[in-house]
Amino acid sequence: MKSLPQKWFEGDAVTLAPKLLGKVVKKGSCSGIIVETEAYANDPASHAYKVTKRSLPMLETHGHWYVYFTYGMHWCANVTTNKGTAGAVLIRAVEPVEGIDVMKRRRKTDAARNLCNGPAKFCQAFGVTGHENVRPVGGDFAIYDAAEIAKNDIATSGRIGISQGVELPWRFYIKGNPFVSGKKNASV
DNA sequence: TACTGGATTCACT
DNA sequence: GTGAATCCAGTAA
Repeated sequence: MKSLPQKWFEGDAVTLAPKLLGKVVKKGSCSGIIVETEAYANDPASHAYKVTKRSLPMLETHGHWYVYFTYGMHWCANVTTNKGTAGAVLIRAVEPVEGIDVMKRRRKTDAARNLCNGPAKFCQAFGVTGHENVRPVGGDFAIYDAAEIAKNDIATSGRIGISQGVELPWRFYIKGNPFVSGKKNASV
């Protein structure tokens, strides 16, 4: 099973944000389907708007993880895009598929819908910290095409596309404006 | 060196 | 709905 290649992330963040929906993010024993993304490019609210030492990976790489610490207690994970132009796609929420017990332990909750329905919650549930910053997407922390993972792992266990009782909005964001892209509990 | 604000979350009312 | 928690990066002096 191969993760999405670096080349896959060559496009701009706005284009890649909706394409990441439905992809499977996997780290260690945990995996989940990406259900919310947010594209950050030339947006004043974005670290990409004004490149600093911290946000330099967004300019210099694509297909790398950009993990930053915010509000004194939370980590947020982005995938860098479009090398040469600062941009990234924030993983806002995923639908847990594998390793749910581990996620529950990390999140200190049994409420399945609260495991990964926020960017910082996703990081906590998957054990993502600054250690993953500027790491290439792949290896132990990778993104897979859902169809490909279905052929190998998930489909055999019958878990792909099953919400595990988690109801999450199926949507993506561009520069902070939500766009409904799917039909699962679509609400803005 | 000191200060300010933040791509959030959660408990409490 | 509101406010506290919390600490790092960026910026100004």
